Amino acid sequence: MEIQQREDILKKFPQFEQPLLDDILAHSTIRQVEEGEEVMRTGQYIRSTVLLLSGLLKVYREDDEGNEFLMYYLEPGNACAMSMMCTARDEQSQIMAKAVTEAEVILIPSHLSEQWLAKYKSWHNFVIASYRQRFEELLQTLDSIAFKGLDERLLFYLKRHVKVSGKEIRLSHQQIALELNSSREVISRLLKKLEQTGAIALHRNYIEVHDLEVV
Amino acid sequence: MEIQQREDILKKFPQFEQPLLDDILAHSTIRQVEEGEEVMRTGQYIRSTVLLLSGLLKVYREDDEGNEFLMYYLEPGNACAMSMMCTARDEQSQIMAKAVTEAEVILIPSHLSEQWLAKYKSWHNFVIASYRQRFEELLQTLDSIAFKGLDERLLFYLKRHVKVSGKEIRLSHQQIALELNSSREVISRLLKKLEQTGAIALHRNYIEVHDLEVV
DNA sequence: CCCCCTCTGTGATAATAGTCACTGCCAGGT
DNA sequence: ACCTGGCAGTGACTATTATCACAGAGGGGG
Repeated sequence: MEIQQREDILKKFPQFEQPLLDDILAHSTIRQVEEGEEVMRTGQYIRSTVLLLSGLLKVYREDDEGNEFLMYYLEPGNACAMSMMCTARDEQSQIMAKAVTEAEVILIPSHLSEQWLAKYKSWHNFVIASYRQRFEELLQTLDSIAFKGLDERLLFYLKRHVKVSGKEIRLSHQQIALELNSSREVISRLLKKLEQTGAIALHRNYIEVHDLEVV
Repeated sequence: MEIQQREDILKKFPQFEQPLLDDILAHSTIRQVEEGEEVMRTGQYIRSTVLLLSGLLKVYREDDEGNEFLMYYLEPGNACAMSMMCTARDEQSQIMAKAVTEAEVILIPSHLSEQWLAKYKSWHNFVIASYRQRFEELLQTLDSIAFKGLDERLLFYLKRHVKVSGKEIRLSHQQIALELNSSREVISRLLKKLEQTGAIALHRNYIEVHDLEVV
C-alpha cells in the first residue's frame, strides 16, 4: 500500500498502535464504494471486518416485504460492529449496510481481526468500544420507536442526519418515509408542521434545517 | 466455594476450560436474587460481569416516564452482554435487569473478566458469542416493534415467554401490557381474540397456551 | 361469610398513523 | 418550448391503538 494510505488510516484511527497499523497495511484491502452501493446484505456470509475510512454508511434492517428502518450511521473511523461479531465462525449478516455517499472501506480478513484481539491492546479496545457504541445507538433507535410518536421520531431522525451530513438534507420525503418505515404523505405533513414552526425550510429534494432544538 | 457450586457452574457452562473454572470459583461471588429484585438499573455503574446460574432474568429498557419494554430474557448459562461491554471503563448501565423468578447470579469483578479475554480462549469465545446472541435477540425485538402490529407483537411475546417458562403463563394482562408498552384493555381484547381461535385459554392471572403456531 | 382489592370484560370515544385519490409543480431530456 | 416522470400538497376515509368509564368476577383476609 501507498504512503498516502498509511497517513489516511492514521488520521482516522489515531488510537491504533504502530505495529497494528503496519499489519493493517500489509494484510487488508481498501475498497472504493459507490454511492448507493450495498456494502453488506442480510444473509450474506461475513469474511471481513469492515472499517470506514471515508464517506458515510447507513446500517439498517429490512424485513421480508422490503420494508426497512434505519439503525444508525457509520462515519469515518467507525467499524461495522456486526462484521466484528461474525468473525469467529462463518456467520451471516443480520443487517444491511449501504453507502449514503461515495466511500472507502478497509476490509480486514476475519481470521486476522480475530488474532489481533489478543495481539494488540488498541485493537481489542477499539472492538469493545465499537460494540458498546453501536449497542447504545441501537438502544436509542429502539427507544424512539418504542416510546415516541412519529413526530418525535422524525425529529430524532433529522437531528441524527444533521449530525452526520450537515444542515442541508438532500432527501425526498419518500426516502425519509422509507427509513422510518412510514408513508410519504404522513412525513410530508409532519415536515410541513415543522416548517410552520420555523425549524426547517422545505425545498424540492432537499430540506434546510434551521433549528431543531426549539421545537 | 463448595464442591456443589463447582458442579453447578460446570453444568451450566460446560464450554469453560478447567483453569477458567478454577479462576471463577476462586475470585467471583455467587449471589442469590429474590423474585422481582432488580439486578441492574439504568445509570448504575457496572463493576462486575453477570452470569446467570439459575432462574430467569428479564432485561428491559425504561424511559423517563416509567414506561418499559422487554428486550429479552436471560436463562441459566447466559451472561448479561451489557455487563460485559461495560467492563473496560467504569461505564453506566443502559438497561434494567430484573429477576422474574428467584435466581442465582455469578458476579465476576470487571478487571478479571477483562483479563480472561486474553487468558482463556473459551472465555473469549463465550463473550463474543454472548454479544452476538444478545444483539440478534435485540434485532428481533426491534423488528417486531418496527414492522409488526400489536397483535403479532403479542404473539411474539407469548412465544418467547413459552420458550423460557413453559405453557402456563402466570401474568396478569396488566403486566403483559407493561412489557409491551401498551395498555391493559388492548391486551385483554387481543388475548380474547386469541382465545376464540383456540390458541390459548384465559384464566385469572394465568394464561394457558395451547398452540400459538396455528394463528 | 363478607368485604375489598385486583383482575378482567366491554362499549364509547379520541388520537395517531396509514391509505387512496387526485392536483399541481418542477426539472431534465429532446 | 413541451412533454414526462418523479416530487410534493391536501382532503377524505380507514385502521389501529389508546383512553375513559364502568360493571362484574374471583379470591384472600379478617
